[in-house]
Amino acid sequence: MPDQGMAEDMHSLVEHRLRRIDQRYTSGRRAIVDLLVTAGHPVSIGDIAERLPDLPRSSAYRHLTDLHAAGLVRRVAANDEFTRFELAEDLTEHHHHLLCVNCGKVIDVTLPSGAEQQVTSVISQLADTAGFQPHSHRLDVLGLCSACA
Amino acid sequence: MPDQGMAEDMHSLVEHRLRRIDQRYTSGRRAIVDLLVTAGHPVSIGDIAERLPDLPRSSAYRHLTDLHAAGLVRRVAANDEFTRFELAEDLTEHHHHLLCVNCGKVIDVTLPSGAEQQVTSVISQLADTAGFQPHSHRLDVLGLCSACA
DNA sequence: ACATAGTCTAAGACTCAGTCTCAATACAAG
DNA sequence: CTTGTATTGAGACTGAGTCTTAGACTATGT
Repeated sequence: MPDQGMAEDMHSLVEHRLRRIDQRYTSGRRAIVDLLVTAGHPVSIGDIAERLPDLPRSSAYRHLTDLHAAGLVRRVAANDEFTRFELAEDLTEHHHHLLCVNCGKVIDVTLPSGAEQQVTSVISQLADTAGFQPHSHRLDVLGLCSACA
Repeated sequence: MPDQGMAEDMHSLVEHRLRRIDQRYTSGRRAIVDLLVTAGHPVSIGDIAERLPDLPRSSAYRHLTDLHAAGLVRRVAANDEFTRFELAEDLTEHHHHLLCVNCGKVIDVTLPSGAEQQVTSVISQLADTAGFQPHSHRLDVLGLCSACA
């Protein structure tokens, strides 16, 4: 969890990015971003509705869409589940996901830099052979979390 | 694309797996499996409706659900797109996906075995630190396909 | 061949995640 | 304060995916 100073920097970055596309950093949007920061893992619309009961569903969708348009939020498709959302990689460490196929839990994990480099080089190989221009990647591991195992 | 012999073996494997859970390998199910085999990449319900116009949507869903329950089909969540389906890994080579963020195209790619081993070892590291029991994994690369670049 | 018990299917009603519209409100800048 | 623009809540709407049901099919026993 980021400390106060980091969180402040992050909020001003978010504000700046929104301003660039003529959008304001309002309380509703800030509530969503705060929730994503404190959650520390991808959240579904259901999670948001639970934690921000006064925020209408459609507003939550709109905020997420706007933040997504500003490149501040990304979508994570869990296995058979609903769409979840997390902060974009610019705002957090690059990480991957462990998805529990039993309880649906999503765990964020960060690779040691050596391992991450291995993955990146594997991806360049992949992309080259297909004439594909990679922007980002995701490595999801499906299995059972410690509680469900 | 698998040759005739491989396809036959695969169909009898599918039949056997269905039999184990008291289900038959009927024409509707076979049509879905054939389509997945010949497609060679994940297909959406829309694709299925287009190629099998006489098969009702709800039947397609049911077949896919049944095949999924038998462990013969897996779901692939494309980026912001609809759910797609492909044959389970037992029936095909283990592979990964290049997802075009512009046109939504999904390209299957197979890693050279050395690279695949690297990925696997990275995953064991990840899983160990979280007490996670990995079953399978997916490596998706997001970017632009050669046509959209 | 016939019966029967169980599986499979088409048709369509239904649910609910996600989108869209619009009138009312808040904000920024002069 | 006023005006133009962005934002919001409320709720209608869309469509992917699910569920139900009555009838068709298939395997097996007699």
